[in-house]
Amino acid sequence: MTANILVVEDEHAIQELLAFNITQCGYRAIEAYDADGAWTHINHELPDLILLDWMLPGSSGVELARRLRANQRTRNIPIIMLTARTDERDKILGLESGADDYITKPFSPRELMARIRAVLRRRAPQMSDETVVAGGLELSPAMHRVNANGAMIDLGPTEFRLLHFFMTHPERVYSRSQLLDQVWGDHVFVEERTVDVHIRRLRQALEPSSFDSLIQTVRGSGYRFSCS
Amino acid sequence: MTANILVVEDEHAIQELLAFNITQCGYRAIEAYDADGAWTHINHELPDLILLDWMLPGSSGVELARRLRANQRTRNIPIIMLTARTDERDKILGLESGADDYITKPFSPRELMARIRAVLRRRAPQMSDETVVAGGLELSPAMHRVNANGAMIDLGPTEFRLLHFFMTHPERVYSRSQLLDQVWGDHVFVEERTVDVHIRRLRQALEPSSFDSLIQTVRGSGYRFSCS
DNA sequence: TGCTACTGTCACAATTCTGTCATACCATCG
DNA sequence: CGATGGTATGACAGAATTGTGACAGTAGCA
Repeated sequence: MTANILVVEDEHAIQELLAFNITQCGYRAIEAYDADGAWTHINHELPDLILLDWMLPGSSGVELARRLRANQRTRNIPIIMLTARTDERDKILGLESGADDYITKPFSPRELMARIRAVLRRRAPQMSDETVVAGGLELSPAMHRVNANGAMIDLGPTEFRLLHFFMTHPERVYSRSQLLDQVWGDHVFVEERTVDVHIRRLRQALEPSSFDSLIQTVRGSGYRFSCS
Repeated sequence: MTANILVVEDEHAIQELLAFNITQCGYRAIEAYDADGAWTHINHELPDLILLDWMLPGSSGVELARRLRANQRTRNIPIIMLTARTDERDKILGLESGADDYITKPFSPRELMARIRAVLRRRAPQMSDETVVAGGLELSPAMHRVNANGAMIDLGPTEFRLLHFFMTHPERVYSRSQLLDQVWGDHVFVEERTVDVHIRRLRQALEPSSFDSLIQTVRGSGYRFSCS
């Protein structure tokens, strides 16, 4: 969900406006003043999206886009071009240089965010929408539902992710810390005991269908989803 | 999101390349070898977009574009011209003949998709005229009416499109952002929370017939139309 | 030109979800 | 048997998400 967005923009006011809107919407803004600054940041950490000003001093935005596309590592990072020009030829040139979309200044924050969302959504690796079957349960990410012998079980977001992880990694024991990494994300600061509580909530949801026994406690190690 | 794209292209290799990229991006590719083949397909099912080769044997692409524009039914289908020529005069001629955009060969898949998306974005989403039946409701786009067990339900345009989308895509959860793309169109910039309001208005309209429970909230994910 | 219906936003209310405790429970081992 | 360390459970406050009513701007229409 949280995406890193690299802002390559010379004009300070616009850069701040962009950064403000980006963070406002829950993304993380990385700032760069020029193309070379952008390269520094990219080499340090690959962003999920690049907002690139068309007119940069020295090396132009189009040139940076070409360099990005030429580099194997950065080839697939989506780019949104910012341009003050409005005539059609420039838009076309922007697209030809490899941008995924473009916005003409002045732009509304709303349009900016809509385009960012759209580009990120298109680029998002088609998250495993495939239905998972394990231990008599059928979990469908697309429908956000669990089918237990015909009974539909609705789970909260965290329990759903937890069960999804278990069903895709059955029979193996995972420590609380591993589960936090896999289900919560590896950057969150949460007590390990929290896992216990969510395990309980998941078991509680599965109990009416007697599927709670699928989740086993391994004393001193963690938990396991066992189909047998 | 899913759009039918008619590819009118003589060269087999290019046609396959186009079809591959199109399907890769979630669109559906309809293939035609020449202009008359294109007419056959168009008469069978109106495509959302036409990828038209400039140089076709017999009747040229430009000629087909003119015929498409002259026909009432096909007048509004966007056209992207494919051309190997690069000089400006040809581009202008292509656009004047009614093409919405053009691409010169050789083109990058990225550019192609960017242009397809851009052209599709300009087009307002339109629905088919077929009556849809789901979850006890009967929705007829042609009459702009919803029949709920004999009771006629009047909906505003947006609520109607929303319900139509849900009924044609049941059981699956759609995020607010996806619903905006599908129901409002990819080109509008409205707040995601607006979806909530229209969901409420739709539920309110369905409530007298107790059909409001068909639309379910999936906390943290979006909404779902469930017939079960 | 007015009138009506529709839209998108907002502020606030209602609801659900989360992480953390404190406490009860249980297995194991001395 | 009691001690000990680990786990289950219920409660709870705050956070996050969604529902709802109101409102102003707009488009369509007579």
